[in-house]
Amino acid sequence: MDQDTARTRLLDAAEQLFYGRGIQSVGMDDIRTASGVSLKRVYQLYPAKDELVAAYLDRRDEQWHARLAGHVSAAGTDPVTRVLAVFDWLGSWFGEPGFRGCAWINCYGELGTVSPLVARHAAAHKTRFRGYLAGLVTEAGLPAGLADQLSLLAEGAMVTAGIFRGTAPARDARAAAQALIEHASEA
Amino acid sequence: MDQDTARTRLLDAAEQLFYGRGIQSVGMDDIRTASGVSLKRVYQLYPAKDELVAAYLDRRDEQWHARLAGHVSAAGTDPVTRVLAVFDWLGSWFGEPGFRGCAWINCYGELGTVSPLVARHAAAHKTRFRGYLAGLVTEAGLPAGLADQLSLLAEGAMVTAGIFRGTAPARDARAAAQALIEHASEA
DNA sequence: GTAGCCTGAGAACGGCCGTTCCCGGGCACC
DNA sequence: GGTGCCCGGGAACGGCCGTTCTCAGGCTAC
Repeated sequence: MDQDTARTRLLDAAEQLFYGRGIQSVGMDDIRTASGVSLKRVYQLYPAKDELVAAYLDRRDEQWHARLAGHVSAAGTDPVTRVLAVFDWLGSWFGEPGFRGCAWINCYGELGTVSPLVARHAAAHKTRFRGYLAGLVTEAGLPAGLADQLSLLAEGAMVTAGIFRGTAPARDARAAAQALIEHASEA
Repeated sequence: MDQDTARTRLLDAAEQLFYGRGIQSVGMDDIRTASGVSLKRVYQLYPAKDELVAAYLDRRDEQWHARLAGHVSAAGTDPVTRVLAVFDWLGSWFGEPGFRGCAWINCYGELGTVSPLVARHAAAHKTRFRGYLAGLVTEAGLPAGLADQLSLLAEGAMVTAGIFRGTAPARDARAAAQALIEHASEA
């Protein structure tokens, strides 16, 4: 098997298992079985489980942001609509089968105190998201501080949807975001 | 040693260790050493680790809500001030030494997929918090839907403060809450 | 005083898991 | 066709952890 396809299969399996069942309850043997990549190859590519987790988070970060940005792009050019599109996308994400909350929040809860590497990746993902939001807010001519507030709404929606399942938190967050935007443009 | 003091010492140790280091990285021996309660007694009181975790979450839930309600009571009688006092309290909580995010969010991330018991307790805690918030919102004569939005802000602040440490998320959430309240009272 | 019960301390057990090692087989190259 | 190399499969290892067991010691009741 090619090195690149091995890496892809490995990360595919890791993502499905880690996201679906958590990190600690998935053994390396599970990953080996699911991916079809031999344990030896796994450890050649990632010398420790930690680093496999980090690679999984990294690749997912890339895909997650691409999907989000894609949805925002498809929403058109009106800058306020684009900001609100973030919350629309959250809603469709929450509604996907197999949704289990935010991978980074879950990972942080599980390994934040144990693996500084994972903690760093979680923080980096959240920083990146907030930065993306700040860009949209700025393009809409809204005050920069609004981005922090909107990010709290989004994070809260992710947590709530993760625990209770369902898309309602995204709708609530979207309504709140709209109100905050109106409030900010009036001032 | 008295049964009641044994239980208290046990839960004290469990809370400190579980909250500070996570559940899975704390062994029963650690708890035994920290509490001074023999392993035999531990298993008499809680036949499995799961149930000790649940008891820890339960007692913390009681104390957490009592502290929150105490702060809100001390804030006076103006109903809007009382709602905002929730976010003030979050700020002082985030600033405490040893703050490590929301115990229930962390536990859910760690054990939500593994222990239905823990998942239930996390959901119950969040439901209770939202209910408390809804009471404050109703007393202020504000629309009931606002409570859901404020709860998203609070959850988002807890997650963000947990990952990045610091009290800024509470201030941002408070400012956003104030804006949402104004928006709701204008309508 | 003695018999019996309860307790605490720690060892023991069974299982799991991350990581490494070994072996047999297939492929490339001479 | 042979030889050596690399790879996959899976066993092995070391350590940890939840849970149970053993045993010695002290308290209680007569």
